[in-house]
Amino acid sequence: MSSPRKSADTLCPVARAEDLVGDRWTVLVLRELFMGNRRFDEIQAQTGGTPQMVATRLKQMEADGLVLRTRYNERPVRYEYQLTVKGEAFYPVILALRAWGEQWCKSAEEGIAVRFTHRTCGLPAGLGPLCEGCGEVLRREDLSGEQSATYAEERNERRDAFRAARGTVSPEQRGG
Amino acid sequence: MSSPRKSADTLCPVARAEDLVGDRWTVLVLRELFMGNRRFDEIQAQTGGTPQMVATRLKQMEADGLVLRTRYNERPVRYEYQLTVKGEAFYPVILALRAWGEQWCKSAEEGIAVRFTHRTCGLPAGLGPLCEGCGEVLRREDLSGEQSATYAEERNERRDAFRAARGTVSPEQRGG
DNA sequence: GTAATGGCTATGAAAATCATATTTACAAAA
DNA sequence: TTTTGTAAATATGATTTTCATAGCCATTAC
Repeated sequence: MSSPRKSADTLCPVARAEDLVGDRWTVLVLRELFMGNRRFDEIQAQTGGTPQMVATRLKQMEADGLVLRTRYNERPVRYEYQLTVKGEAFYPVILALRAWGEQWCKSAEEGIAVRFTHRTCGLPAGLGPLCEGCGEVLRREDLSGEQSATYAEERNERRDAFRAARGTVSPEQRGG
Repeated sequence: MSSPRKSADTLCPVARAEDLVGDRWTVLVLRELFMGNRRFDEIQAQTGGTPQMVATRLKQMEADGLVLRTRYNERPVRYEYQLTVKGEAFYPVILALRAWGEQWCKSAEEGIAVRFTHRTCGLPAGLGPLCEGCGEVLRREDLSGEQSATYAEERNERRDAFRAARGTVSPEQRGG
């Protein structure tokens, strides 16, 4: 429906990959999942997407085997989303994209949004594929990230603004 | 005009990067530039995009500082496109995307589209960020790629089909 | 019984994309 | 000198996507 697999007819792995993730919203959803957010609302709030954008992307990602949708509550019925092995395997791409974004899409005074520490050596991991401190290849499970104060604040504000917008029914609707 | 910089208001480097490259066509154009194709027609043929898609993406990429448009012939006036330093710096993302695409978006019997050799050690480089043979970090300038026979054929066919389609004016138009 | 929470779906306007044809500018061939 | 060919696009009109906004449904909390 949404993406009719345009590149099934090519052997190029980049084109194949782009068929699944060649879309701003999909990548932002993946970012949220990697950041540990598993719920529809939180993903919507932090990506800034419309409910349809998030819903269609999550459905497509489930169909593509990137994401698993599971019921975490029976009544009321509630779902959450988690990365599959295939989805987890996308992490190096996100890391590389993050490194490029930090180095080439931001001014110096904006600072690093998330600083990773390499837990196996305890030193800052830096932006490359190898730990800046110990030189080992960075694996997701060995990293612990800490958001900068301003970035954390930005995310809190987005969540609050989202909740406020939904809670408000707009004065006119309520019998004005 | 095309992308009004939606994420200038976030510190997230992934969102910032996606503002520039969060688009199938942009990534495919980058792929072609990394493969050494610098001309409009060849990029159009190999990405399968319409002329507008390619033209708008190249213009946006030039505006974003990813690509440099230079005149390579005065009369007739002809242009070519090359990566800037910022564009070249995107290579790790393409490599990571390629690795993921090869491992998760293809069946085993399709085979690897491009095999890289690490020139500093002479051994096959593999799919990771480090050389499979010698363990060093892979840099673009140390890699030489060789396309598989089927992938090379696919690309030749695309180029031929593109040329044929353009040369043909369709029989009706010619006074049939 | 009114609101809040969570996960969506519906609607209509606005924008992007697609396929196809055409343009511009020059060179070489018929 | 008219046609053919090449390179780099632009124009057009139909189709598809996306966006902003609103609404739905089933619970639990007050």
